[in-house]
Amino acid sequence: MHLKPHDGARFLGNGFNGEHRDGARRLEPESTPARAPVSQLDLARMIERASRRFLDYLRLELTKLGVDDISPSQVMVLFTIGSGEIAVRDLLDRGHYVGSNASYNLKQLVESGYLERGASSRDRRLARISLSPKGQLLVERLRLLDETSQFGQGLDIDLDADLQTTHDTLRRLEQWWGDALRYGGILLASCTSYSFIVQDLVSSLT
Amino acid sequence: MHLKPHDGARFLGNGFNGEHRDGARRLEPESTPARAPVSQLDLARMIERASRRFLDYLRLELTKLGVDDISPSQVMVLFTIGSGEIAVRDLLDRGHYVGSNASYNLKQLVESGYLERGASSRDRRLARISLSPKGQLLVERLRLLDETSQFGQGLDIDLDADLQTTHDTLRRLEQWWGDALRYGGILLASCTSYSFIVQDLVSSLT
DNA sequence: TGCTTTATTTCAAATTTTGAAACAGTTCAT
DNA sequence: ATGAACTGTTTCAAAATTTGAAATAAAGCA
Repeated sequence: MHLKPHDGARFLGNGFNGEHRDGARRLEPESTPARAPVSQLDLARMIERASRRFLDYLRLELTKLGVDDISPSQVMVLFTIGSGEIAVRDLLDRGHYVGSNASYNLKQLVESGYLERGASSRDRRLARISLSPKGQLLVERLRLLDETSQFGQGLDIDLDADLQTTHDTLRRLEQWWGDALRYGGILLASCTSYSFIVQDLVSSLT
Repeated sequence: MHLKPHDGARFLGNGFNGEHRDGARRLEPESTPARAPVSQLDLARMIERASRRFLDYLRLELTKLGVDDISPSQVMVLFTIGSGEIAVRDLLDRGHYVGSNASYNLKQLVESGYLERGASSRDRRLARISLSPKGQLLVERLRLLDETSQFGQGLDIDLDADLQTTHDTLRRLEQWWGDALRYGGILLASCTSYSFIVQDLVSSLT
């Protein structure tokens, strides 16, 4: 499953990025002796990694369920659709997908029987996508797994709170990045920012 | 930049997944009247979205810097490498990349002059990758942008703490998923879990 | 009716990801 | 030393995904 064989034990010791992380102790809200603040980039890196891991994990679960006609990210599309009918456009918004790409996945999902599609009668441009029974079943099975897996294990305290904070913070980041995107990047600070950069650029070239 | 034209205003109203989210108020640690707990799947979905957004954002920043010979995810590779030399294997561990894929990116990064590579003398299998001056410059420029952009804006309180929590929690999730991966999925609860699922499956088919 | 807009899909090209195999260098037991 | 077994990394071709630019098709409106 595209994990190299020697991926075994050495998992704890990955020193992140050399300069500003030292082993990420297990969340002790107060005891930490002032570690360098986490930046967007750090987080983005974390997000990338977690993302990859999750997809692999999901693929594993699918295999274990004997499901092999759908890809992990297509499963995510199913979850994004949720119960009920939605238009493709809504799906795009919910998941921040690119249209043509979503279309590609949707077609496959319909072909493999996870989705049903019909046109709205009021506006026949609207696609009205919804999970088929097969799709619902898969989603339910995975949700069940999800609920069952208490990955707080013996870990001390309110994981729930942390999950919530994480969720909200990610949303915030997403929002920020989205805003930057549509306003054309680094909002207010841009002027000063760029003058700095030019300085840096110049000095770096000497 | 692969954002559809109508991606403009409707950004606030995307109701997540219908059943258990209502608009994600701006992190008020205490005031929230008990919202449904966030699950792994929810988070994973959030991570996916944020991930996409970030990559788009990064692409934009690159464009603005006039850099067009490197892809956003390749930039992330640069960051993962950080300063100093590392072996490819270490890079794989740090970023959870798949070998052949990393190799592909590394080759391009060397070709486009962002990386330097040499073989270690002790073990000539080891690759010893490091940023070239060009690579360092890019990384610096982006770091600077990153530091400059205060995306806490006027927002109330300790964003830093939240970022930290998010980071740690993501790491935890990543760890969990990774463990599940190498131990073969849902650790302890698997037995009960699966019996439930079979029940579900059966009842769903009647 | 014609023109403009919105929703969605199609298509071909470009990029990325994969798995399997090939390579090359090390180690270790003999 | 010799060769079997192993580790680190790359290559390669096939598969999957992503992209952007049309194409389609249905509304909406002047």
